[in-house]
Amino acid sequence: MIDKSSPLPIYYQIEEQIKEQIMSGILEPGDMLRSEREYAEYYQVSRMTVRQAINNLVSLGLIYKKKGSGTFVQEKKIEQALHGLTSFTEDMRSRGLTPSSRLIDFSIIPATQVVAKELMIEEHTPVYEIKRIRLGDDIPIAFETNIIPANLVLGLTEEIVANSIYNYVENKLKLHIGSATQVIESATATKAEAELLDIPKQSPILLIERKTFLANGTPLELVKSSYRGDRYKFMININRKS
Amino acid sequence: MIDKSSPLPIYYQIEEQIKEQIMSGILEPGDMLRSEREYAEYYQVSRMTVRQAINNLVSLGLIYKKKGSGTFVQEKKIEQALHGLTSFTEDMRSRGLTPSSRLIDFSIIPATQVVAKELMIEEHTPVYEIKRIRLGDDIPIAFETNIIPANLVLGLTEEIVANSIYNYVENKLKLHIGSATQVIESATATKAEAELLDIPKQSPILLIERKTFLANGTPLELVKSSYRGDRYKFMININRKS
DNA sequence: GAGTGGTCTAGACCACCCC
DNA sequence: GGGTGGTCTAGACCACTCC
Repeated sequence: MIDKSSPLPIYYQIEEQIKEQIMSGILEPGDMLRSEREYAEYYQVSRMTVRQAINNLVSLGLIYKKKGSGTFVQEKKIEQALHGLTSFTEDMRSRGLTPSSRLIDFSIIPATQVVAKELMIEEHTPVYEIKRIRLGDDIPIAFETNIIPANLVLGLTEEIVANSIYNYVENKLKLHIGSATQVIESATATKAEAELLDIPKQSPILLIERKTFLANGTPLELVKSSYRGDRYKFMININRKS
Repeated sequence: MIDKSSPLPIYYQIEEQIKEQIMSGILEPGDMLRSEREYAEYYQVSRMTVRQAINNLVSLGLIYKKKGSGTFVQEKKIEQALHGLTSFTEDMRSRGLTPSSRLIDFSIIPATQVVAKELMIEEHTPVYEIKRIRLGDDIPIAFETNIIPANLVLGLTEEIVANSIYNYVENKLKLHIGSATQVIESATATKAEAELLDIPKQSPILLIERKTFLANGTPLELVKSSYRGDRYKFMININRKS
């Protein structure tokens, strides 16, 4: 059932097995899982190891515990996907659309005072400024401007930018993205936005300003996006307390 | 330093002490915490107990760990507040505004087919329908409609509704709110919305649809809100992976 | 090599829930 | 009372980082 000599941690293997049972429907919403002691006996591991697996699934929102009663499969199956911080690329894919980009501008400029303060760098430090129209199934969805300190992402090219920056940062540069703060507001399209997004002037648009941080708290980028109101709704799943 | 005979768990006491040291500035952003073994020795507890305290602080975003190196205080201090699922009341308070409500409608009606499906109840089951104008410092911020299965919140009164429903649900009914899915979009004010919110027709508004679930996965309520675009920005803090 | 966090064990006692 | 999850112990070996 589990491989104790595997490089994968035991708790992770147990976690995946229980997750698989929930996904496949062997365990249905509302069902009680076996007790921690039963799993420990079954897998021939200590109860603390089972607890680590189960606690991870609780924080993923797949199961929940009731003191003195047991552990149960969560009811909701819907919208399980839209947890956490996602890139435009991931966002489009989860909606079943094919993401692409049209590069408008790609340059290195000195940071303005405002940008420097936000990114916690010195004024005039070089930053990448990337302006892109972002498309889903070849239809314009958003106009996006990214500002990233140049020294954090050395070797950024137009080709990378045409795809996913997050993918490059995480998989090639091996930087660990931690969190982001987002501010979302409603506005009407300016003339420039209307032309770039191919919509009538004064149409509703969703303005999203994001500041992304690496896991160690270093600001990675500022993003300003203007999403077409008729083509895009922002969806998010949040938990009480955190 | 800690009280082992206290009803409060030891890990919680340690957690609070470290949190206090961060808040008070004894531990500054970027500082390395003492190692888990040192804390265990210092508090005369097992290392696993220390780990539980530290892991909780990591998931709160106050500190982060680096394999083989140590545990460090997070850099960001800003926007620490706007984590997690908040009620309108909590939201306004965190912005330094005094929340209040103007009740427009408070009635019990049979659930429509759409509502019944969303709330996973039978069609025609009684539900509360609550329409309120929500104000911050006596200025209209949003127009909100809540729909809640009547059997979940027996004893709901106009007085409760004039304050905070979440507060009543959690503290009086002792129900545990778990999570919510939210859909946010941009629109322009209809004539009705414009009048209720005291803004010009066609002004930008932020539409927020929320479905809230209890911890055991039972749908608690549907909320549709129309926020004034000029007075309200939606802010959120999200983590990568979750 | 010394120190760090990551994982794991084999027990233990407690409070809580349900019968 | 019997079962459940919550907390806790006193060890252990590992992979990783930094010097």
